[in-house]
Amino acid sequence: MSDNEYRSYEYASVYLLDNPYGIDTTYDYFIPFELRADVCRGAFVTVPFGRGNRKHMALVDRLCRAPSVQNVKPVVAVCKDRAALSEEIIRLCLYMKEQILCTVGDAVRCAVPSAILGKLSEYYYPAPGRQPDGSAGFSPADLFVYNYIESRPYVGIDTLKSKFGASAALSSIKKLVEKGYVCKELKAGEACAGAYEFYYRAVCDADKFRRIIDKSADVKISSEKQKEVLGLLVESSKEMSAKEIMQLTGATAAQIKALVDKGLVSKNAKRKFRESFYGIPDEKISITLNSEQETAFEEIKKSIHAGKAEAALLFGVTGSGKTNVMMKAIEECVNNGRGVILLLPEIALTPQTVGKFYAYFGDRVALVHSGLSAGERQDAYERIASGEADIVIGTRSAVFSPVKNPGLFIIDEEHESTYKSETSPKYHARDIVRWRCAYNGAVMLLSSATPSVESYTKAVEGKYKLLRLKSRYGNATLPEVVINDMRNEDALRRSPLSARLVSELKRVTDEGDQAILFLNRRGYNTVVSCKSCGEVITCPHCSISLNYHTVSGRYDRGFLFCHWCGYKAQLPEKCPNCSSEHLVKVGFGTQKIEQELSELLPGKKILRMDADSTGKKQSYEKMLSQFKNREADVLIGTQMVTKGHDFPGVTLVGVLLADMSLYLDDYHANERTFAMLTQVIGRAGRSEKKGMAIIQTNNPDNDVIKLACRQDYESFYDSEIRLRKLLVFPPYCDIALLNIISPDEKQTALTSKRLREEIDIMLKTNFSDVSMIVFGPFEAPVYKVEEKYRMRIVIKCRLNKRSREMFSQLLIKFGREGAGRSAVSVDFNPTGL
DNA sequence: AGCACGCCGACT
DNA sequence: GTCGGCGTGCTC
Repeated sequence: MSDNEYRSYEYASVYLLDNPYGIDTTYDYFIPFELRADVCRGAFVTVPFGRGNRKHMALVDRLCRAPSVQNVKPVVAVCKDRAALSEEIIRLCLYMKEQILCTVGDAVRCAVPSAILGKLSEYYYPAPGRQPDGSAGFSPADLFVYNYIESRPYVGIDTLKSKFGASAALSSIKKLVEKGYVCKELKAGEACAGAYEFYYRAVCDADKFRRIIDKSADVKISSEKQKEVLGLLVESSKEMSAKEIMQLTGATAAQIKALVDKGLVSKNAKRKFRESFYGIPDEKISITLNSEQETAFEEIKKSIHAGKAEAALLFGVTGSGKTNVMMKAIEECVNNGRGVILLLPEIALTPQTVGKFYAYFGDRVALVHSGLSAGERQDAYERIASGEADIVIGTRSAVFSPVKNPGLFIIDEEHESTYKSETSPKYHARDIVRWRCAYNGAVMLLSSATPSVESYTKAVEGKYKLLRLKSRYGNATLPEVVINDMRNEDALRRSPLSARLVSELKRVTDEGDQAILFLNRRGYNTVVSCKSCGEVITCPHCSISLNYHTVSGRYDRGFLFCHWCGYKAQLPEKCPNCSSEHLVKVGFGTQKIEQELSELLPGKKILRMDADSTGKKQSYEKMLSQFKNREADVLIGTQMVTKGHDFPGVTLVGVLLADMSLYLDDYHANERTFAMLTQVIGRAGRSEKKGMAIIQTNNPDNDVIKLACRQDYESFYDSEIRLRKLLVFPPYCDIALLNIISPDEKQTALTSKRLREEIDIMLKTNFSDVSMIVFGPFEAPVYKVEEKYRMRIVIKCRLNKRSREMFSQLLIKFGREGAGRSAVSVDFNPTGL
C-alpha cells in the first residue's frame, strides 16, 4: 500500500485484548495522522475505553474509511516494538473465538509470548501538593499505604498487593484515589528487551598473565578470585559467558566486572538462545529406513509435494521407527522450502529426544515449551518469525508458532490428553493444526501406537491416510505377558504385590537387571468393586464407573455418583452382576508399596517417582537418569516412566492393578487404559534379552486388558467404537461441559438452576432446531476448590454453527460474575474431569 | 471487567 | 433530609 492509500484509512476497527466475552467485538477508533503509517491490520495499539477512558491494549482487525458509530475516540499509540500479527494468526484467533467461545484477546495471548505483548497494569503516584492526614477519615493502614507510595515514584498494583495483602491494598488505594491524594495511571508493561548474555574474553596473553601473577606487570590484581578468572580465560582463549565463568570459578559478577574495568577482559553482548546449548553432536547422524518405513515416508512425501491440506495417521507399535519416518518427513519438507512444527507431549520432550533432532537438523531448530523463561520464549518466537528457525519442536502451545510458510505439522503421541488445554482458552492442539493445515495447504501427520478413537475413525473413513508400521526393528521382541489375577492372591497377605511379581522381581534384580513398577496416578478415585466377580459398579446410562461419595465426612454413609450425567444411587448391598455381597471400596496406597518392596528385596535400591517425590521437574529428570545409569534396581512410578526414555537394563515391568484406570469416571477410560498398558508392556521389550510384563488385575477377563496384552489395537478399536456408538459418546456426538463457579454456594446453585432453565427455554423457542440432551446441574466431582463452589451441566449435542451460537448467547447472558450471578464457562469435548 | 446512573434503607 | 447499598446498562 502506498502512503496515500494508508492515509485514506482514517479509522481502525480493533478488538480489546482484555475485554470479557460478553463485549468482545470490534470497536472503531480514529487514527491520528501521525500514526497512520504504522497502524495496519494485525498491529497492536493502545486505546482509551469506557467512561474512565482506561487505556487498553488492542489488536487492529481492519482499517476503514468511515467509523460505524458517531463519536469515536482516537488511538493513543501504536506498539511498534510489538511485531504485528500475520494474517494467518489473526484469522486463527478469530476462528478460535468462533470455535471455542473464547475472546479474541485470550486467543492472541495464547499465540504471542507475553514478553512481546506486554501487559497494561495500574501504577500509582502521589498527587502533587496534597498530604492526607487522619482527619480525612483515613485509617492508619491507609496512611501506611500512602507513605509507601509517596516514598517511590511509581508503584504497581501488584507490588501493593504483595506488600499489604490484596484486600487491604485495594480498599486503601480506592479511598486514596477517590479523595484525590493518589493518581492512577496505566502503563504498558515493558516488552522484554530480548535476552542478551554477556561473553568475556581475555585481552592479555599467557605471558602478561604470568607477569601479573609475579606482580611484575604494570597492572595489579590483588584478588585471588580475579586471578583465577583471568587465568581461566587466558587458558581457554575462548569467549565464555558470565554464567560459565561463575560456575567454574565461583566468582561473582562484580569480580568479573573488575577485570573488565582493568582492561584485561573484553565484554561482548550476544543474543542468547538457550536452545543451542543443547549440545550439537559433531557427527551428523544418518537415517536409513526399512522398506515399510520407506513406504510410509513415500506417502507423506507425496502429500508434502501435493501442496494441499492433507492428513495422515502414522500408526505403528513402539519401536517401529516412527521417529525416523518423522525426521525424514521433516527433512523433505524443509528441503521443499517450507517450515515444520513438531508437537510432543511435555513428558517426551527430553534432552535425548530433542538432541536427536538437533543432531540431524542443527540450529535451524527452535524449542518451544513451558519451561522457557519469558525472554527465552520471546527469543524463540523471534527466531521463528524471522525465518531463522524453520523447524519448531515443542509442546501444545508451540502450535501457534509463527513459522513462515508451514508445510508440515506433526503431532507425536497423538492420543495424549495433554494436547487439550486445561485452562482457558480450552483448545485442542489437533484442531489448531487442522485449521492451520487448511489455511496453508499443509500436511497434518499424526503419530501414535495407540491412536485416539476419534483419529482412527477418520483414518478408517478415509479422511486421513493410514500409514502402518507393523514390524519392530532390531531383534526387539514383545515381552512375555503374564496376567496375574489378584483375586487369587492370599487374602491374608493383603499386599498390592502378587507372589509372582515378587519372585520375578527377585530373579531379575539378582541377575543384575532392572525392573519398573507402574501404578496409576489417578488410582485414588474411590469406586466400588465386587471382590467375587471383579466388576465395578457403573452408571446405567454412561457405562462409566460410579464414584463413591461420602456424606458429611462419614465414610459408611455414602452414595454412588456419575460425573458425566449426574446419576445418583444408593450403595447396593449386592453386586448387580453376580449378587455377591463382597463389595469393596477401592483405594490404594503408593508409599506402602515402596515400603513393602524394600522389605522384600533387601539390599536392592528402589526409586519411587510420583507427585510427592518429584516436586521439581529436574529432580524427575535426575531420577530417570539415575535409573538409566543403573544406580537403582527398581523404579516405581506413574505415567512419566513410560515415555521418552529407553532403559536397556529393564527386563521386567509390573503393572499394579491394571484395571484401576478403567474405573475412571470418564468415557476415555478404556482408551487410556489400553494406551497405558500397551506402552508399559513395550517398555520391557527393548533390550536384547527377552523381557517380561506382569499385569496385576482384579479383572483378568476384561477385554481391554486382554487386548492390550496382545497389543491388538484394531480389535480394541472395533469394540470401543461400537460402545461409543451405542452409548452416544464422541465421535458420535460432542460434549459441552458448562461450569458454574462462585465463592457463594447458594449463588452457584441458583445460577446453575437458572442456566438450566434458560437452556430449556432456548431449546423450545429460538433454538428449537437444535437438539441437545442436557444433564444436570449437579455438583462437580471436586465440589469446592480454592473456596469456590463448582457445579456443572453436561450436554450431549452436535457442535455446529447453531449450537455454538446458543452457547455463545448463554455465555454472554451468564458469563458475568457478581450481581447475583456466578461465572459460567464452557469446555467443549473436555478430557478427564 | 469497570464505571455510572438509578432507585430504596439507616444515619447526621 | 442525605450517604451508600448493588441492580442494570454501556463501553467505539
